[in-house]
Amino acid sequence: MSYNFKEIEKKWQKYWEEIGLFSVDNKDRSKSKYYCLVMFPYPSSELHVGHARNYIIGDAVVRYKIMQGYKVLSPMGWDAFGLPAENQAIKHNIPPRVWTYNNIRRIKQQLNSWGIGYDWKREVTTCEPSYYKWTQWFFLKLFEKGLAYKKKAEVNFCPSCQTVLANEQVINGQCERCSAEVVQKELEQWFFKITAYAERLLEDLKLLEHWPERVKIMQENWIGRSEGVEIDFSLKGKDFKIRCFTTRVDTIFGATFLALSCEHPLAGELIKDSPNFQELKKFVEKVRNQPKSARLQESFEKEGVFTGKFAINPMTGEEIPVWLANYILTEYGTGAIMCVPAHDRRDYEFAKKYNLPIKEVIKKLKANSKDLEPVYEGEGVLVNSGNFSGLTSAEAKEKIALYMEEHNIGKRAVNYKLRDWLISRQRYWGAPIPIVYCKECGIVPVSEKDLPVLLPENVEFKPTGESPLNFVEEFLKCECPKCGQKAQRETDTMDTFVDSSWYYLRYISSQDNEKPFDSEDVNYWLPVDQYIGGVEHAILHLMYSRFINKFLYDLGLVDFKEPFKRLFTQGMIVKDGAKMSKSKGNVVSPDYIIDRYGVDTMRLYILFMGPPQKDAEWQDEGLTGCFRFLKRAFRLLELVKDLKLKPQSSISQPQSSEERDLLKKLHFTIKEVTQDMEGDFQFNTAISKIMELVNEIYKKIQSPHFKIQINTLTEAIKTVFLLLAPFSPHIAEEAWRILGGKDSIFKEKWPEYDEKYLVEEELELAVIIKGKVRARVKVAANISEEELKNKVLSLEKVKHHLKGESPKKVIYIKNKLVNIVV
RNA sequence: GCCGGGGUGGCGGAAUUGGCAUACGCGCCGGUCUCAAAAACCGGUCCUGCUCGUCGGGAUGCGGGUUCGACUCCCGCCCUCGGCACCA
Repeated sequence: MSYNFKEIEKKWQKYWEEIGLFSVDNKDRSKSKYYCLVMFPYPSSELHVGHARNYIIGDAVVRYKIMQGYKVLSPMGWDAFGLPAENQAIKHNIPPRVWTYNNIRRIKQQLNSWGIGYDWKREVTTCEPSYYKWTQWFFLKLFEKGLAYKKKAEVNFCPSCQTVLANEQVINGQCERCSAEVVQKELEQWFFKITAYAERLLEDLKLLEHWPERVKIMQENWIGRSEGVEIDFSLKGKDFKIRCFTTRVDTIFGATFLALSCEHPLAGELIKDSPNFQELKKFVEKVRNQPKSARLQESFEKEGVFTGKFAINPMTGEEIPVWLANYILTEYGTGAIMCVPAHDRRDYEFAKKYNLPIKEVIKKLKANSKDLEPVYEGEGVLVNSGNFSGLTSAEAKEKIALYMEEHNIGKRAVNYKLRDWLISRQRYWGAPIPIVYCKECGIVPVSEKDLPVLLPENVEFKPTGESPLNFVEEFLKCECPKCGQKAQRETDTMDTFVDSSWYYLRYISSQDNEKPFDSEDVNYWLPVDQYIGGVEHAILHLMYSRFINKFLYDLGLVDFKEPFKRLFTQGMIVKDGAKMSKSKGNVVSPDYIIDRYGVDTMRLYILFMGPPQKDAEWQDEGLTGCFRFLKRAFRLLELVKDLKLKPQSSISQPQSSEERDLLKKLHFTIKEVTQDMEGDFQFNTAISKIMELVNEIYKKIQSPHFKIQINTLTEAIKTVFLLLAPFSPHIAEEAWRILGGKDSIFKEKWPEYDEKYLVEEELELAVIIKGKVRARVKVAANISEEELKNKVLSLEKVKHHLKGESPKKVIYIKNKLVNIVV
């Protein structure tokens, strides 16, 4: 009986499809549900083994949960809108739709050939009108609630992709996709008001017990909540005030100047009568033209110009100069800050350069002679701070804030780093924003009944920096939904992250033409029990999805606050120390692996190569080990045939110590493998334990004293394949039938262990003297401590190692070891 | 700079959470089978010393500490990978 993997794989894939193993309805609710979601792919090119890990992990979970008796939902779809399709189209003159669908076809075929189980009747494709109709519908809902708005904004623009990028898509001042240097541009853009949900997005992270800590921390940092005080600084000779946000109000007595960002709304008003107006104007101009990316350079130098104006420090009454400075962020806080050079490195740098006063107001609690730093940024005790001197920073923050509120100087405030989500894209291949511009009525939303706003085909989309749809007359011209007059459509399309922020809901009602999803069904299936995907989505996709979910919660369309109960982020597969990518030429294609070793070997190796949440180095040689193992396991079946065994289920009393051993190993393996599955998906150790069980079976049957009941042996072999089924399903299904199984192995229950086989009667303990194992001793499990000590001390080896010294103490750790202290 | 992950044989990686370090797999060495090779199977494989044993010493990035006992806990460093980065 040879292991003909090619035949086996085809046969069972066809069978699973025929019996609809992964097809589930929304109606029957007799079983517990389990929604296992794998992040859907962007269909750009065919998948390599690095991508495969994601789907294989998901499939292992799905099959395991099916065997545990859950009603498992495992859907798949395509994140099909996006830039690469359009770039390809420009380059090779293939319509984006054609390119995208070719890729979808190929990837789908790959997933099927790997035996990954999906309920394909729920398939969604975000570039289909039946899908983006609802993406547009969500836009209308957000617009209705004032959460989608348009504003002129300084935006990140990629000159290579000729489009606007979200802050999140700018990495080190470069475009996330093409690495071109991003520039600033001022454009009218659509935003989603995600900041309205900042507090809840932060607060509800607490509900996500089963998310990796690091992902939650990343989101927390991204939201970037900080508490502080907004202080109004009066200006000498002006009748308006400058408001500053600070988290360190305890340092207010050390504030020796103010600094405003050049784009500060009051900057113009402030400097219009300054004697050095020309200089100031030039400076503002210069800063405006500085690309944001330059700020990230190490060499970026703080610069500023004195406005000639003075503000009053409300606590000291001192007149302090007001500056315009290039290091003040317009978008954060109030765009103006009070500067405390003694206790802020940046302010210090600036003060040194322009010779501004530095006044120490915080003393470190435990001063250290090693402290040579001119700037102390930590907390401590206040000095030179009037009535507040002597307080600790924490106390002072409280008391000064109170004082300011009482005297109308300032009030407590909270700030977030999170920005609103810029969703406009000046590109073709995306969902059109359902908005119409009318001369009479202004910005008018398309009515729901007119959705979808169809994306026209056959469009000339050269990158011009303008939306390609601008040049499509039939699209552009329309009637105003309000007054019926001639009007124009919005020609920007939506960021693809909008598409992917709700796809997991559409799977539930993928065929519904009346609404985006059926709330009742969605409330049954969701929240997602297990979400699986790469860490690269830790911030963007997961934050946007959480936001949209909360919005739907507020609309009463879903009854859960968070969409994903558990999150698993798998590590990357690297080759030669680098991420697999076509440009690096280090991609491993699954095809030749499958041809040589089969799908089950590939799946097994990918799961065996290391803990799935960590990055792992691909080694072709590793495959051979898994291939050998599968062949070896398969050969066990010959044994059953040779011995003319028929699978039976009952086992009588074990008849030999070999048999007892084997049963123990068997039940121990079940226990351990199940634990590994239930834990953090420790497939690698689960598989190694199944390997051990197979090794043990071979060892036992090769033992000269081999005396074993056939039922025990069959039971052991059956268990090997049951445990293996989630990882290498095809060989497991084949083996199951050879062993006499009538129905699919996936209709079989996941094995359970019996504690009675795990009870030890005799133990082998290690005897440790001076930190090393010096002897081993076999004792009855119920031996008394006294008895054991006597036995151990009488051992020849122990006496030898003690060399006449008498032991100070003998420590017995039950079932483990004996430590003799001298 | 801040936050987080990690550092264990020639390699991928285990270690019941403070209790026998190096499971499982790869590679390598030796053997069986073969005209031969492949496949398969059996045995060996952390380093080191010697009197080659049921022997001794050393080893989990480095240096200290707690403990009968530390890969695991504490303190101080080094390296590496990821995230954020002038956020007041």
